[in-house]
Amino acid sequence: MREMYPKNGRVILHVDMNCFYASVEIAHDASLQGKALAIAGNAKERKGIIVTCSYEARAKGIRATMPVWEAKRLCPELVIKHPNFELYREASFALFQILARFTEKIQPVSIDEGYLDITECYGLGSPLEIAQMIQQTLLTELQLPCSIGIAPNLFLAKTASDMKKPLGITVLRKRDVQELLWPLPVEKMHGIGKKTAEKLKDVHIHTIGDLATGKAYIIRSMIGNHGLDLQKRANGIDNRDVDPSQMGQYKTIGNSITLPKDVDEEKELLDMLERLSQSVSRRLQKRALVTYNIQITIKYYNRRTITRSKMLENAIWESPDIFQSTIRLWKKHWDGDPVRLLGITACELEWKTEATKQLDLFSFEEDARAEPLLTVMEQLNSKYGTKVIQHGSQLFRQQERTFQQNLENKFI
DNA sequence: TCTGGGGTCCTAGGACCC
DNA sequence: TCTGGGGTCCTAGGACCC
Repeated sequence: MREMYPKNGRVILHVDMNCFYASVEIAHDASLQGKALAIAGNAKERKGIIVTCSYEARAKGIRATMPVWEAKRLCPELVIKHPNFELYREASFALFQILARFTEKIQPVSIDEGYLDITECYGLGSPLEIAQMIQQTLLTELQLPCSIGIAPNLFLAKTASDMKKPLGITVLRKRDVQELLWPLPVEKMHGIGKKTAEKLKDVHIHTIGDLATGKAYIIRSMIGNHGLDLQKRANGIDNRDVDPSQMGQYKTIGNSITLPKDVDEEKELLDMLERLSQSVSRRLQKRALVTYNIQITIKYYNRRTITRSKMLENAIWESPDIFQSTIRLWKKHWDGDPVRLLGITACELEWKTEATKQLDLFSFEEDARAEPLLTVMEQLNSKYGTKVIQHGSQLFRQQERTFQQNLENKFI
């Protein structure tokens, strides 16, 4: 197997969970097994849309982004669940722990997918055997199916994992690019959405092959320097490294909600913002994070959307403080029009220990003791790599309850 | 019957400083 | 009296992804 790759070439895996939210729900409730299941935001409301659905539901023609009413029409027995993100984040944590058994060179891409650089994992078997082991382990230990792409770089691995679902394993070589990728429409390429595809069509670039062979200066003039990276990828070239420093790191934490109907009653909107403040605060505290920047999102009845943010003098994490910052932004920027969606996002995050250190050097020691283990693990992890997660995970399970208690005593 | 909720990264302009 | 250029921070919006 190994000899199919150039001597100095890399072996990258892209692990992509199959209909992740639906699979997690089924893993947690066996009675859902074999049923047409859909996860839908605003499940009770008519304006909800399907986020993801089981393969049984797909067999009935149900697709992501389809309005709930249409899905119900296609499949009256469809079981609909509201998304439970806490559950999905837990499953995600468990899944990356399993991946960390194979290599520490892991880069999470989203809640349910990640890259692994297994170039150095000779001892574990061929790339295909490693992929099979990963797939099997995730299935037996977590009851979660995945597809895996095997390739010499990130772009090709990502593309490969998409080719066979569910439970596929696909090898994509650089020499396959011309035959397999070039005929596809350019918007099928990861990183090219509707807007970029439209711009490219203006200069007669319709397929991935057109992009690969197009004039570089034309591509750059249409979509900027990033276009040159995309052109390289269309030729099967991608020099990005798997970056493990992102494991367990959050850059923003936010919650938003689409209201059942448009609202212009200020009290009702403020109540909702208070609830959002509470959930953002809870999530920050669970990870022992603080924020220096609060952002609000207002989507009006006509879908016009604004975001407004403000840097803060001091770090905050408690819900009254978050709510206060939110109200300031709200009073300053809400124009009185009916609102469809409200959101609060904590940006500029930092470990609580770091923020505390800056406020008061002497309280650091006491604070470090109360630090939840999960956070300590994440910090060590970002410093020393993912091995810490493996060693820490058992400890974590044992002491989770104690630390939860500490956390509650300290913060709530 | 019409479009969720969670993110990341990039760009551009203005303020401010040197 | 008139007024450069570079760098950084903050804010807002857009594109994209799952």
